[in-house]
Amino acid sequence: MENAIKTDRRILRTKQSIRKSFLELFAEKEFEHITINEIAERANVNRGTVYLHYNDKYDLLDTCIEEHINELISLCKNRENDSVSQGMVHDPKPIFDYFHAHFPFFAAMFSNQRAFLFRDRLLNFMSTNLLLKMERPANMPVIEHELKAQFMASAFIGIVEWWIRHQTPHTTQFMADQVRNLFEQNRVYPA
Amino acid sequence: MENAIKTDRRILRTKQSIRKSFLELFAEKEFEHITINEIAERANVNRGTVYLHYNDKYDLLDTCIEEHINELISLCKNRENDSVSQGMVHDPKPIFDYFHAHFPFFAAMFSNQRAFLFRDRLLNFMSTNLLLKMERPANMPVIEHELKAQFMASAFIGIVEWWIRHQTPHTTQFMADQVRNLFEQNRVYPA
DNA sequence: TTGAATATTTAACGGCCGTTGATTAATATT
DNA sequence: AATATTAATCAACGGCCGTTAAATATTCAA
Repeated sequence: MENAIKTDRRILRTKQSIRKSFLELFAEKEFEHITINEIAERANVNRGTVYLHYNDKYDLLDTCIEEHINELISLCKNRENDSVSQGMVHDPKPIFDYFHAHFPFFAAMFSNQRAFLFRDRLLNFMSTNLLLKMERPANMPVIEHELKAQFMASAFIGIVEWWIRHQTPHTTQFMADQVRNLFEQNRVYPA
Repeated sequence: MENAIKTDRRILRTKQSIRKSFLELFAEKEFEHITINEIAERANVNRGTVYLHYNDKYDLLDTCIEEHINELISLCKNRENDSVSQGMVHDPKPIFDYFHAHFPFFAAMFSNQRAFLFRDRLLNFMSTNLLLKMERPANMPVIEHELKAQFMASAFIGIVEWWIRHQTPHTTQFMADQVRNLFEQNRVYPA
């Protein structure tokens, strides 16, 4: 059942123009300082027309993020057929390749306040799929120092976010124990 | 040398009133929908007066975050005198206690777009101090499943952020290897 | 090719923003 | 208690926001 309803050419043209204009501005200046006026003017489109297709500039960024997330997910899916996380865990290189290939966008994304948008979506996708692939014996190679510090710190914040977002489902003691265990497992020790 | 320049009472009163008004609104509604008008009205202060003390609502939130961060840092420092990370790694309970004690604020913070602000600061503080306390032998206790997934996912995103923010200083292959090692170390394996 | 459908433009609205200059009020100091 | 200092108010500005209604232009399909 081919459900191919042809979209009006005007819509395609306009959307593409707005999108292009926005991505240029996004790479050029701070997201918070981008105005709908600018986007419309650069896209050679009436200001009102932008609102015909997007709620606001946040919605516009949302759309771009959505596409990247879908690309990343299919990147994981294509390489291993039975499990999404399998490909992701086995070889993360293609994922980094993808980030690298779209450096201008992601550089703006992460230098920017709106990183949370992207972070939220990717985080949700990953944690869902990683959940299926845990627990195995190990041998421990060397990890670059600064990188590992970043790894652990980010992980810690992630747990705090999770705990708060779930209305603190565990006691502070339990959470503290969990974190200590995770630190130990990663060879981070006091004194 | 006591450099105690008494601040004008009007300033103290006004700032306190604005701050209180803002924190109430922050707990009540989405940050993005809070207006300076609202803050001023609830604080019984002229709209212009708010701008006398803060650049904008982001600056206001910033101030609140700054205070919490300082509290958290001194929490770590007070318990162990020679090293900040020592207390943090040895027993994270007081940190969770602090979050719990200020639940309304942090719930708003993390449900909210501006989490990145807080995240950035705490992340920076932690990674700096964790860097000093790595590498030790280990024994591996059990970690709750969902929590660990969150832990790993958040850590992965953190590494990506770090890599992008540092202008991709390593090749994608190197990064992929590092991440694989970290996954292995935490007993996350493909297939 | 023509008519129907619809995307876009135009102009205008009230609202909040951040800033300014002049005025009024509160405070600190003597 | 009188005075100098300075904080807060008030009113007004141009700018962008998001929305609307009517007019215009473009596309689609018969």
